[in-house]
Amino acid sequence: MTTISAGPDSSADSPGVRHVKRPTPLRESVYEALTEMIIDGTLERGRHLVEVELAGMLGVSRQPVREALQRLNNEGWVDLRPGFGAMVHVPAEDEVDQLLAARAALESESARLAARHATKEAVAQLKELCKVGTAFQESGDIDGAVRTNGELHSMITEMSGNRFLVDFAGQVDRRVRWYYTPVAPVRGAASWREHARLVKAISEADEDKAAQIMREHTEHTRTAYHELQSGGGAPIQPAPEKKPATRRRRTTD
Amino acid sequence: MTTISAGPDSSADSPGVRHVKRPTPLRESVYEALTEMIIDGTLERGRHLVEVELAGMLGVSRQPVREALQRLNNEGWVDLRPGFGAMVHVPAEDEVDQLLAARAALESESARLAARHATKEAVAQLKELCKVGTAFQESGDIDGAVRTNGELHSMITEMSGNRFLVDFAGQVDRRVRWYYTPVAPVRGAASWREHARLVKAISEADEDKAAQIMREHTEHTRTAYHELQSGGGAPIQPAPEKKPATRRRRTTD
DNA sequence: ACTTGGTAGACTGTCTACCAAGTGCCATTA
DNA sequence: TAATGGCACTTGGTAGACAGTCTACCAAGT
Repeated sequence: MTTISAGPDSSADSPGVRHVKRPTPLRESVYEALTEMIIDGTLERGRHLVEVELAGMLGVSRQPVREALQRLNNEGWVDLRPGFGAMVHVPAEDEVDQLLAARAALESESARLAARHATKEAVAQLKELCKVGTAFQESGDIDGAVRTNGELHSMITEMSGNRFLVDFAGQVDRRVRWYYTPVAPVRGAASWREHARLVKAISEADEDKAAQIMREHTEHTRTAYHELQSGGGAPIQPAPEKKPATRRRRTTD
Repeated sequence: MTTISAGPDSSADSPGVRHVKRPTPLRESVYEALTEMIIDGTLERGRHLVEVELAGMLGVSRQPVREALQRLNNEGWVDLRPGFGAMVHVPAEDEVDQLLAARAALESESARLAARHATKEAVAQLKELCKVGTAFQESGDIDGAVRTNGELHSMITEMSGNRFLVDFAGQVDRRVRWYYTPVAPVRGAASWREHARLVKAISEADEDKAAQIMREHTEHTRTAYHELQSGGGAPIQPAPEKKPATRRRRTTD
């Protein structure tokens, strides 16, 4: 996922054209691999990343690693210290909060625009996602609920039709997941009730209401985070856990 | 300006420490040089950028150029086609509109947070900027007015205290300037009256009002753009003009 | 006239090797 | 103990090489 570019798919291809699979540039694969490793904790926060080391680890030369690291630096996953190397970014105290605040703004606006551009089919899909998610929630399938939650949110931002909002929200979202995941507060059923109200507002093309609900919805996540912060112990990185045996739990928001 | 990183200055240095000037990495300079050339039209839209050519042009090797190009790609200034090279991005029809919409959301939220965190000194500075800008406007010094306008807006986003909003808004702003500059509609005096109202709302810590005014303010810019679009001829790139003799006119919004 | 096949040149993607300069660490020294 | 000097390591940047691929063009065949 690039940052702002229109992307190669955005060119108005006549329907039916399918570009054959083009082998991804190595730097891209390296970038993906590294974010993956950062998110799942293989590369712990603050860890010193050495180019040749990573290169060896991934079986490529320095070049693609360098390029991937630069991008990771630009997007805030690592901090590049000239002459020393890259360190996996260690989030500051207020960073999660700022991230959540930014997300609230972005997703709220997305919801507004989604309500404006909603089509019948899209709304139907949203409702379906809502139903599925609620079912997951009630059956206790947290992973499923989390996944569906992500799909719902990302579908709404896509519906905004604004690629910049989509892109920014995407970036913020990945970061939020990374910081936030260890805490893993599942807001649960309440979250899905809010989703339902949100979808209803969108289906009624009520822009203000949709924006309002989305804002409250994401703000709830923020306050939930703060409660956890002040209440529970280890705020940022609770378990160093080298190799998470089970897939890590994600957040529902 | 990086994308999201916390930045080296964000580490809580004790006041007074000043890191000695570190020679900027070449890739940074190259990045700056290229954006500059893209904005001022030296590198026309759609132009094929060849690495060795740029390298020769700037007196560096391929590597820094590559790194700069990839960043430019991530931020949407150029489109990278694998195996072929980089082309200066050609904005799509709706792109300016989406950009302005995104900016409206970002700056509106920034204004809200600015109102929340406003200090006496900051408000004083805002008022000063407002006064200066209005003076420029009345005296017909467009360049001055435009510059002050930029300073005012960027100061407000900074006041939000949210580095992500600052960063996103910064990116969007540069892109808007690039697309929008050729059109050069100066909304003029009305814009500065709105600024005054905005600053007043911020000084009164009236978050909703500040957000509201900022949103209307930026939306006015958008409608102004659309009027120009439908009214005037050449919508996007009116004059190829190789070497603009005079400094190009900027927009006031 | 249109398609097919082939050829040539250009450029990127990646690798390797190399050097200079900066950084952090550690042992030695005052 | 605290400053100093030196050493190993790492990045930043350069140069050159090579394969794969993209574009354009031309020629032959249908």
